[in-house]
Amino acid sequence: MVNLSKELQLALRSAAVLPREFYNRDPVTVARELLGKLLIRRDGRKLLAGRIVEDEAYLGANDPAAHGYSGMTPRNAVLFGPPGYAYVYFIYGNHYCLNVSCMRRGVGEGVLFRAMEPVAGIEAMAEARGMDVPTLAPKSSARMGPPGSFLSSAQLRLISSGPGRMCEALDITRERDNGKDFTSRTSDLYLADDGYRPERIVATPRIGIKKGVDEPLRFIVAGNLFVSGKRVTAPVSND
DNA sequence: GAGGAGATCGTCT
DNA sequence: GACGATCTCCTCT
Repeated sequence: MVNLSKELQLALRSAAVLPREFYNRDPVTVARELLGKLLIRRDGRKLLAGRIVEDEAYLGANDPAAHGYSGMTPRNAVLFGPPGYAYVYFIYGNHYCLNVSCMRRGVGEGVLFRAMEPVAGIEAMAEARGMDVPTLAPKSSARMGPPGSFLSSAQLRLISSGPGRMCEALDITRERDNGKDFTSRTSDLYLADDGYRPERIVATPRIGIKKGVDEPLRFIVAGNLFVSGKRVTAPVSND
């Protein structure tokens, strides 16, 4: 029998780490092109990975909804530094959210990761989310079929649909990950390109915010199960 | 399935 | 002291 898990780990290790230049562009372009890329967490010798299916661009000083809008503080300092670094913050007393810094130093631009589709290490992610993996994954089914096939689609969705959930699934915290370099393979948190391209990308207004809600700065992979919020039936744009 | 309310605590004013 | 780029649970339809 082919060891799918081993093949997957090898494929992840051969994916190209996104270079600094990728992030050295305006956040709208970065957000759109991040869809379909792999967010990879090194967990000891294993890799956990998810494909980005939803994100939002925040335009810094030009965007009232952005954390960088009111200037630099100790909390958001990473956004004001060079591109390609992780900005993690804690919110609502419960959740962490993950961003990556973009282009212009001193402006506070970035992209918020809102959802990913689990690709590798699904059991570990489900466990990190507090799901009862032993009962969900009896040995026989856990070893057969595609990754995560021991979970229903509704259960799978709960792993990483939403910024707080995906951070919990990958054990991302401010203490551990804020300021980490996404462009280094030696980092235990980085982004990579395995050549996958989403079929259709849709832009919608951002969600969960009160200011700057009109701009279509949220990008999703159309039809993907893991996109958070309500299902989109009428795309704002798809170019 | 949709909508509302509460939890919970770091950050900023 | 107020607010928040969220999530979960509960109720209602």
